[in-house]
Formats: sequence, structure tokens, C-alpha cells
Amino acid sequence: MPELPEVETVRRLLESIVLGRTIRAVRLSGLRLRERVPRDLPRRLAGRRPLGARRRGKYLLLDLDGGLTLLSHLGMSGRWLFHPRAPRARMAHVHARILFTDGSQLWFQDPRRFGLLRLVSTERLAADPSLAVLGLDPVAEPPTGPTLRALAGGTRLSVKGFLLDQRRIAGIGNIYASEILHRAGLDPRTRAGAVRPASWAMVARATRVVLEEAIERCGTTFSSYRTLWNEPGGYGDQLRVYDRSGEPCRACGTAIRRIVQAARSTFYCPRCQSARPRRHAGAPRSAATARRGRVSGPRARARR
DNA sequence: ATCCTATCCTGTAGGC
DNA sequence: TGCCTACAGGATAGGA
Repeated sequence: MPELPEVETVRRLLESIVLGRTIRAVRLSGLRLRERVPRDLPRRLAGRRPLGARRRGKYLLLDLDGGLTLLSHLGMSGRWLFHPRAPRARMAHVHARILFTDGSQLWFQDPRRFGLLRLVSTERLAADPSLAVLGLDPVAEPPTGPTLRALAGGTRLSVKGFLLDQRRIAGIGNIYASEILHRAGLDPRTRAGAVRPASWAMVARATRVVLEEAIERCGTTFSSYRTLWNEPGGYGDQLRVYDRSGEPCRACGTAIRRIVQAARSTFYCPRCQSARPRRHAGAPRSAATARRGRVSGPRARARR
């Protein structure tokens, strides 16, 4: 679930929380995540002080003194949750609890267990197999049209598939891919290798704007994402197409359509994102079309 | 080489 | 109400 803006939000909060604290102990659930959580994690983390938190694509890097980095990925449903004091109530699906010497705790919770916790030598971080394959980070290096065009090369991949390919651009997921393409006025089914330079410039601009605005609003809470403080993100009511199947396009009023690409939902406006984009005045945005601050899952999904 | 499908998991919405 | 099915923000091994 969490894409770059959500992970970046977590990174900032994580860094502000961990600096100045010392790890006293770590407790593990013993359950397997995307891969097995190293059993010696408690022994290797005890006594260490976090030095900072970095992000690479959707991966979080918590640097610790002594040359170790705790690599984590939130998968679809992972969360880092901070508790200033030890909570009394039990919480399901907590796989790791980092206990600090001041009594506060940092929990990794992940119901679907697609997340990842891995301990890596900070020195050899670049060689980590998960990080080594990642492409350009669109926040660290905001892309330009020519950059994207070069990354696409002559691929037959759809432009939606291109945006989702972490080896080319790292951090964009299913929500923001649809949002970016709507902003760029580009049909998600267009072959990336055939996108014109002028359209690449639009995609590059849309990528920068959408990610920047989403980070500003602490990400999108679709169903389960929460910040470190267990608060939902605020970008949900800015979404133009994602999960809005059948609802009017905020720009032209045409019903938003849902299609399936590579077994994943894509949402787009058939008018604003047609092969030959038309100019339109833009329908006024009524209160009825303004998105409610919904935080539940998708409903009324269009079948086939 | 490139691209697509199935798979790992649990929670939940929606149909009946 | 409850049971059942389909789908959910991701990554990736393996097959075509």
C-alpha cells in the first residue's frame, strides 16, 4: 500500500523519533514476513543508537551506530508505530517491538506480512540485492522529460507499467501511477516506448507535482496506511481518478473508468486521457463531487 | 532479454 | 446475521 509519499512521511517522523534515543531491547513475533526476520536482530540491535533515517524508493533505511542499517519495507499493509509509553492493550500482527531505554517503543505491524525487516552493513548497503536494482528516486532526482524517455527506451511496456517498474523509477505505486497519468493527460495503455517527447515532459512534471503534493499532505490513506502517530494521510481527497470508477472526472465530468493492467486496477478519464487530448473548459467542481474524507477500502468496484 | 502470471498473507466489502 | 468470493497501496520467482 504505501508508496513513496507514505514512506517519506514515515521516514521523517521516524527520524524525529529515534534521534537521541537508545535501543534497550527488541522483541520479535517469530512469524515470517516477506522473508524470515533475522533471529539475531535483538542481540545485534541492543544498545545501539539510531543516527538517522533514509529512504530509497519505498525502502526505509534506519542507520545505527556501529555501522549497521535496519532496512525495512512496508509491503502492502506494514506500519511503523511509535508509542511514547508502552501500550497496555495488545495489538495484532506486531512483528517487531523496539524498546528504547526511556520506555518508549517503536512497533512494526503488518497484517499481510508482505513487509520486510533486514539488517545490513551500512558500508555494503549499495550492494544489498533489494536496493541495488532500484532505479531513479523521483524525489531525490526529480525527473525531466528526456530522463524518462531515456529510461523507457524502446520498451513495449505500457506507460502505466513503466511507472510501476521499480528498476526504472523507484517509489511510484498503483495509486500515484494513475494520478500522474491523469495529470499528464496520457492514456495509461500507451506503449512507453512510443510516448512523444512532449508527453514525457508532461509525465515528468506530473510526477514531480503529484509526489510533492502528496508528501506535503502526509500521503494517501486508502485503507490501512497510518503515519507513525497512527494518523491517516491527507491526500485522499486530492485523488483525481484512483478508486473513483464511475464518478465524474474533476476536470471534465466524464465518468472515470477502471481497467485491469497486469492484474492491477488502473483508473483514468477516457476524455482527458485520450490519445489526442482535447482542450476543455473544465466543469465546475461541485460539492457533490468533492471527495469525502473516506478511509475505508474500495467499494462498488466495477466488475470485468 | 522482456513481459506477464501466480504467489506470498490477512482483512474487508459486497452479493446472496 | 453470516457465509462466500473477490480484491487490496508490493515484490518477485518462474514461465512464456
